[in-house]
Amino acid sequence: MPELPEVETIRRGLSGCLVRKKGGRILSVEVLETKSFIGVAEDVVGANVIEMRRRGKALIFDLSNKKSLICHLRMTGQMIWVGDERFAGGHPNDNFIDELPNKQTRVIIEFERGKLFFNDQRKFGFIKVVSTNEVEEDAFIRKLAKEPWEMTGEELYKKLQRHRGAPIKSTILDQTIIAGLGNIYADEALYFAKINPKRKAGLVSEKEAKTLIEGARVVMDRSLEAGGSTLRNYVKSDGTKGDYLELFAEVFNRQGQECRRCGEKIKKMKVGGRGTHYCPKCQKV
DNA sequence: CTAGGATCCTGTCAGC
DNA sequence: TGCTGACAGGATCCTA
Repeated sequence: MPELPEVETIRRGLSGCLVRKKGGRILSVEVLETKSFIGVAEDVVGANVIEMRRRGKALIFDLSNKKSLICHLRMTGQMIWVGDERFAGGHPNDNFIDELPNKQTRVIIEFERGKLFFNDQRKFGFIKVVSTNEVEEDAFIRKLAKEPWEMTGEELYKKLQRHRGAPIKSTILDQTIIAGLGNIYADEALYFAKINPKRKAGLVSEKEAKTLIEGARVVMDRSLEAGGSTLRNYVKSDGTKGDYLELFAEVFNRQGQECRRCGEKIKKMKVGGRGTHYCPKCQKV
């Protein structure tokens, strides 16, 4: 369930495999699940990937024929490159090490020097063909807010006032308020800022908003350093599966364990329909 | 306009 | 061993 660090890790990894003719031209696009591919597949055949970009959690392939592919992995999407080298990123499950294609493969893009598999268990994700000069006009891309590295505490504070009745957790998951956070980093950023996820957004001070943004930067930087949820982390050197969350999570999936700040037991509750992890003692309502 | 809940889909896990 | 319901790292659509 890829969030910004995972998507950025995929961008970096696939750039190394595909850009500057490394993967060569696209020879064919095989769509195994129609709802996973929007647009005309033939429009990209024959083109090279000249650049890979990311906006929020969206991954963008710019092609040599003025077309682009906008991809969103949503909950369970994965990108797996199989060429001279293998690179995988996205939702961590056995697909990373499986034979491909498999039951969850939705799209196969065949290049001269390898194949890119788009796997997606729940079929929420998609790949979409658009003209490169229309990427910014895409409905999802256009609505995206700034990422934590570009946003100030004052900006976030003002937005929170507009949504003052909603729980703070719900607002920071809203990509039109701040881009890139998903369920893990929302919980981690709130823990960093010592704010209870259920607190009304209108009761978050400007100073706290600033700390919250700082927290988002810190936890996502830390995850990026660990390589997001990539094959490298998922499969340890001895071949067993690893949990990359262990590398940085303070609250996510740590319910029942001790808070590393105060020793209190981390709890799990529901906020806005999402599982939410927090320390009841050091995160104030 | 906002807030909150249902919804898209497949798979896994806990509990009976 | 089934069966059932809850839940899952996302975003949109609908309703009040």
